[in-house]
Amino acid sequence: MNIENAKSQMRKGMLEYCVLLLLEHRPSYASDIIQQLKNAELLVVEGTLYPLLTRLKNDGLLQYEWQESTQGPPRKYYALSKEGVKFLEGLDTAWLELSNTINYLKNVTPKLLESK
Amino acid sequence: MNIENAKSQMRKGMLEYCVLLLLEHRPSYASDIIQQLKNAELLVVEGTLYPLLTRLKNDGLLQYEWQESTQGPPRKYYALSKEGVKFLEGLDTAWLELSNTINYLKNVTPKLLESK
DNA sequence: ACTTGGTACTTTGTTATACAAGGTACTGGG
DNA sequence: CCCAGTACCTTGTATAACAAAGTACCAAGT
Repeated sequence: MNIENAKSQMRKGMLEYCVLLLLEHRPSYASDIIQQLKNAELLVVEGTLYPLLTRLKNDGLLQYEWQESTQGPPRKYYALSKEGVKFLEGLDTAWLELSNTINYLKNVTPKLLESK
Repeated sequence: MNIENAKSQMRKGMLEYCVLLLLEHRPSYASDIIQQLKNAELLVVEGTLYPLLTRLKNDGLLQYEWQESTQGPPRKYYALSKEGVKFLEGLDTAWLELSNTINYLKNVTPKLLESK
């Protein structure tokens, strides 16, 4: 019934992909990532992102280094590791497959009837 | 680390959409839906689908009727309700938005740097 | 009748993840 | 010395996928 919940469900799993896509282009720290995702109209909150970054780091896909800030506390800049780059390629493939599947179901479903 | 897990995460939330897409074209029963999704290379198991169908029915998006089978026990044929059709339109929009976002992040990320 | 195999529906327990909400800590200005 | 702003982190809750095991119906062979 609640379309917002469905949208949120759709975002699940995509978040990881989106974050890695961002970091592929430029190392960033958490608040910066949230801002960039907001620009792309993908809503994320701190409580979601921090555990995600920690998880990806523990899996060896990300690495980080502290950097001083001109105003405020130091920032943790995350970047893709070598493994992270390879992993991202895998996600690229997964995304292609998934969007192909959806488009297949959207457009060509009648053909499935024949294969029954 | 585990790309299979990531793929599984991506499927989450999409499943609901995929099932509704299938039912839009033809009322089906659970085992049939699983077979159709398998044809579209989207792996689903019973323990995932049955609760999903029940949830969608409880939300008023699906209705079902029992139908005899020539071989085996009777089948629960699910079909979209009026509300379900409307809901599916919402998901179509959500899917478009999401895939636009991903493609944006994949291709145009450098532009985000400027908007900072 | 009884068993067996196939089909179909259901439930229970586990795990993963998003999110809300609250907490800690560093910095610079009044 | 406090306070506002920025940044990082943690805890508790809800949702959903999945594995696995269970229930029930049917038809065909014995």
